[in-house]
Amino acid sequence: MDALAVLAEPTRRRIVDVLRVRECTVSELVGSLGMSQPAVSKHLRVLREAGIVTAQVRAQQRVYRLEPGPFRELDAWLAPYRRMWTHHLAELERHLDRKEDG
Amino acid sequence: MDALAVLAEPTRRRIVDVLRVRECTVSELVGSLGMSQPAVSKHLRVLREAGIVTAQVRAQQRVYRLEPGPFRELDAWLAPYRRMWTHHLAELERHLDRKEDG
DNA sequence: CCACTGCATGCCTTGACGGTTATATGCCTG
DNA sequence: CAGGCATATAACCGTCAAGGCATGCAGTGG
Repeated sequence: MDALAVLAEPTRRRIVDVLRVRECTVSELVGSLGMSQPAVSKHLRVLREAGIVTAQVRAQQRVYRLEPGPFRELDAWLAPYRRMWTHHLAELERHLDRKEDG
Repeated sequence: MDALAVLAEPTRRRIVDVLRVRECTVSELVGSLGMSQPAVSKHLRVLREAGIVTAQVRAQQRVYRLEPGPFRELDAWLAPYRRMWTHHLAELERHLDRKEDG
């Protein structure tokens, strides 16, 4: 599963949104999300296997934090599409031309 | 369904990858993808309803092209995470510090 | 060593989604 | 107006993933 598919899941996006602010333990995330602990753990596993988060063991707790790699990949994937709006004026002109045709 | 979820689908990403180069008719996409026409049409419907593509009627054909809006939104969503690697050196230092602790 | 805590895993159900075949719709041609 | 082409929609099936509960397991404190 690539980063994009993993992050398509709303709950997982909520998780990374929380982790963006600060690293968290599983219990803290369970509190933030209002979901069962197993459900959260399963999402964390998916995020881990995608390399989006890493866990650090601290006593019986696991402290989860974000990893930049997958986000960079996502950014790289998005890059070629960025032309669409950086060349926006030219696109707009073409769009209007097209409308006059049709 | 938001843009991220829509673009998580591999086939749909292939479609937008093709459309990024040039606009296409449905038949052309069917040729490129090697899939049944109904399958392609369904993906195009999903992409349309997400505002990722628009169709222009031309005789019996529909010419599909990309729209920049959803990609901009995606870029905006990604923006706050970009801090992670723009401040990459500071992050790296903190990471190493942490490892020394654990 | 025992009970508890924090988290992971297994099993199950359910709902959503992708693909296929068959069919409908709209347009264009003869 | 009949027939064919390009596309959309319908009906159906198989798969898969998300969520719940119950349970397993490692580390901790008494």
